[in-house]
Amino acid sequence: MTLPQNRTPIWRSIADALRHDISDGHYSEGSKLPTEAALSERFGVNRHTVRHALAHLSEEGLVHSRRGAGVFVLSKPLDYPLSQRVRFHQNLRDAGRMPEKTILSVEVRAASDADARRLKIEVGAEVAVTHSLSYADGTPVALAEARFPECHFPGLADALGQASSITDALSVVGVDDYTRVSTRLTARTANATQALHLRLREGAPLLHSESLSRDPNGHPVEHGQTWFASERITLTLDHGAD
Amino acid sequence: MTLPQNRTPIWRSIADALRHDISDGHYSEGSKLPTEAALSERFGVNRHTVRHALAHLSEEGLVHSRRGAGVFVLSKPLDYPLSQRVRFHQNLRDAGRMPEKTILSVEVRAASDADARRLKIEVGAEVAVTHSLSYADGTPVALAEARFPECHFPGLADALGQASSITDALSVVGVDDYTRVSTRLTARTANATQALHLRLREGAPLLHSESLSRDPNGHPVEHGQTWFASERITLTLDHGAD
DNA sequence: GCATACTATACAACTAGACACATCATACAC
DNA sequence: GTGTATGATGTGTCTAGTTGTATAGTATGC
Repeated sequence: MTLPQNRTPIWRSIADALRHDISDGHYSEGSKLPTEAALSERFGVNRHTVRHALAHLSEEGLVHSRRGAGVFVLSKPLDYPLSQRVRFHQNLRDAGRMPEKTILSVEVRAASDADARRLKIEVGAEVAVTHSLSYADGTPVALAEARFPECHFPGLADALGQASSITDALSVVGVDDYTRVSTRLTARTANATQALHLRLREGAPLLHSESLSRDPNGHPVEHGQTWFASERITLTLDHGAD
Repeated sequence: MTLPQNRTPIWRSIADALRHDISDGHYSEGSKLPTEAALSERFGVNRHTVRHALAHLSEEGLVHSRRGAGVFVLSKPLDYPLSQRVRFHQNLRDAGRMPEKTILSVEVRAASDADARRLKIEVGAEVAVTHSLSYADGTPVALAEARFPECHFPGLADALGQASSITDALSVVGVDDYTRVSTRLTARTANATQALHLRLREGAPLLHSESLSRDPNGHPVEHGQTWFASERITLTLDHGAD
């Protein structure tokens, strides 16, 4: 079954062919490649050989595979400038990327001890919790969890589920302005579900941001945590206090 | 070429996240979890994967699902590290009650993954499994399942079937002493067969104990689970260092 | 002999969709 | 008010398909 071999391994030429197809637009960003079985049929090789090629492309950051689902084309990495006012969407637009955000879930829960302390509410009071995923050009770049004192802003959970942005939802319940009072940045590694959402491998480095925002009266309105896919995004800090 | 990949199953990381939320008090006892569909949205996985995680939590006795209704929190996870020995029979004698024990069955099975991990043997190796029922003054108080590495102690299964106590059976195969290295206590509810054995109603509260014992050389000799009829018995724990 | 490249097979983990069945809230009839 | 019909919602189960991983084996070149 083995034909006379050249110096270049088969898997490398398969990777080249696929890379060519992708750059040609044959397989566009976000789309699904044919199954490994189909590809091994197309190239007339064993599935493992195709997998070798795909693993190579995956390491290059070109594609990402999801068990049971398929192999998908990713987009290019980008930079994300972070300054005083953190305006995620605006920043992305400035960089010429199309931002997008999907709400994964909105729940109303009881406040834990930590929630109560940070949002300055009673333990057990209602807290709106959202999970969301932010994209740039169709590639996920950030996973976020945000907690709001629903007990102080009744109807916020509903608004969060309907409004297109947090700013909109907050204005619905009367919060027209809010400012971030603290941001903590740390490095973490992705667990299985984070990796899944961000289309990374488990253990991939994440940039973790924990923040607290207050309204003009000084009342806490949001405690958020965000995990950035640090392989796809670079945070540039604006130190200028001038 | 493809070395560092996913190690932990996705469902396990989901189970961990939910367990964390429950122990944090975000989902309090008796409250309903989000629907499986909502959870699969939040974690970005198929509903089956969420169901796998929920099934795990259900086995732990943390949650309980009702078809058509939802998944409900039964209790908070509690992990009590028990350093000392738990002497069931001695405790009963001290309380002036007559202990008794009947072996329900002795089997030799192939070790499951969990067995292998806990008893430090090969998957598929022989494991002796006993089911027993303990009485106090003629009333059933505890149902137990114990697993022993038959592969390391040939003849143990026979000895267990004949000897009057586990200690005796172990001494037959050369284990003169063994000590409990860990005990985990959780709350459960009785299923139909457990209720039958313990002469309780289905759904009655049980105290579940999971323990691991080792011989003086540090080799695991027994992994046991016991379900106590918590209505009829109180475990007294010795925290002192004797 | 030994490493590399590839094949072959099997099973585990996850996805996708469909449908059955249980529960619950609501509306409607009486 | 009470009982009932009904639709929406939610869990239980089944089938099929895809990727992930492990093991074993073969051909080739050095």
